[in-house]
Amino acid sequence: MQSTLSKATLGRLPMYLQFIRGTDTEKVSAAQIARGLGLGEILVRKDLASVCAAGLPRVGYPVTVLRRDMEKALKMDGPISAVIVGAGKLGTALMEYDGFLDYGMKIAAAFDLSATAEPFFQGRVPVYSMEQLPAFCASRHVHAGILTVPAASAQNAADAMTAAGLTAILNFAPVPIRVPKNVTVHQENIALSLAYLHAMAGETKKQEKEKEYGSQRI
Amino acid sequence: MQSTLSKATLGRLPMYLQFIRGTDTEKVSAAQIARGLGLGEILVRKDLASVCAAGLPRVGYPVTVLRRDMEKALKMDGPISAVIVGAGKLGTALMEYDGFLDYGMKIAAAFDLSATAEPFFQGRVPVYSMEQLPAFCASRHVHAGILTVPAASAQNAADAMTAAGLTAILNFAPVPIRVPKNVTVHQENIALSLAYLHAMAGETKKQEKEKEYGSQRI
DNA sequence: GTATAGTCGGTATATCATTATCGATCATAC
DNA sequence: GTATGATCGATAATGATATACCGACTATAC
Repeated sequence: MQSTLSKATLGRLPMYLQFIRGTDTEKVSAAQIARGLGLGEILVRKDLASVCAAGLPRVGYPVTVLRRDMEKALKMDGPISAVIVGAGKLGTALMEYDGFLDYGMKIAAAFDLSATAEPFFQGRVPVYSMEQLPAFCASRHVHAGILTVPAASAQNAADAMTAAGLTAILNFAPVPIRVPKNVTVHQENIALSLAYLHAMAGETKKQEKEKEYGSQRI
Repeated sequence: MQSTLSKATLGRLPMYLQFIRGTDTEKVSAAQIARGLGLGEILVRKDLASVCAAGLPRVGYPVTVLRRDMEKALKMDGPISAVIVGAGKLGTALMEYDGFLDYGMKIAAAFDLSATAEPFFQGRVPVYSMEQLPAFCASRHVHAGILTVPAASAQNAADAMTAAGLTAILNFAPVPIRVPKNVTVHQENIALSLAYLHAMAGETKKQEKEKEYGSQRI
């Protein structure tokens, strides 16, 4: 258990969390997780040790403790609220996506230019006008947002989000956005991810270093 | 111009490509791209040099040549066809997503358990039954697929995809999937990406190493 | 009890990625 | 034509990450 988590480790924690959420045994070992995810056993052991000190030789980690510590490391002890900016096709699909709650994430609301002062509901998610974004984020202490607007308005929307106090943005618009230093952006260009994968698939034939399940990353 | 591209470089190429597609000048320099994307100038210069040898001092790279070489490095010289497996909310949203064509990607078809022998159309994309996946991929030489089925059926769908000859899978199901060694998987758990971002946003306050535009990754 | 096998945790090494530094090159200005 | 400044490309140094190794610990078997 250490205080400074490397970026790479942090990026793998979600995978581990996803895995141990799917285990029904009492204990789990680093080797099991490594096999299950196709990662190096030592790598997993080191990652686990950096977030949880409850590991016992010959036994492994108690699942409940490991999960709690991992959620703590990922700042998921409480439920995390996020907003969606852009109620187009993709934004609407995400509103109706039911996978968030399983991971302690909750879509608190959505915001769209076309919305009026009076919110309407898309599934269970209220859709407000963009003007209401700052007040909403401030009062509900929301710091994470998903950006699903067209490329042309991405920068404007991003500016509104950072102005509203969001510090984590998942950007589905197919353009990079400019944000202040203290904001973390994850660019999610699906088309280019596919292109990257396509290129990777061609390359890895040479490398042949991949494990049992191929390469995975978040 | 070198033959072996590092994984990290490969992951940044889409960002560069995205950027230079948005430039309307004749030439572009590594420094310009670096400033535009908030990356280190040296890093960008090295990445560009590894895919394109047409850079000239004081001038930079001719945009057309750079773009061509970059698309070649990403194996995007021709249009890439991909299929969507799972015609639920997310799958349907992606079918109607119009950002693919901009990047040389084309959704050739979708496949779903509920579909019948006679395909129906969702927007411009035909939806076939799962039985037709192998024949379709073989005849159209499709090697990339997007997986948008519920968690429970993710592994079955993935097996069908690998059996059909797909070697690049973008997995939106919230579970890791097992694939043969020669297949590359990109796990896209949106909920956990948000969690990662949320944790990162808390950490980066200490690090303070981020550049002008914060951190971005694909 | 004692041996054995599986697992953890820490240290050391190797690998990979990024940044810094330097000389070479080329257009522009004078 | 020469000086100047911007840029590239290569090499070297730093830093981050992943792997290998070793000792320590604990349950099970005998």
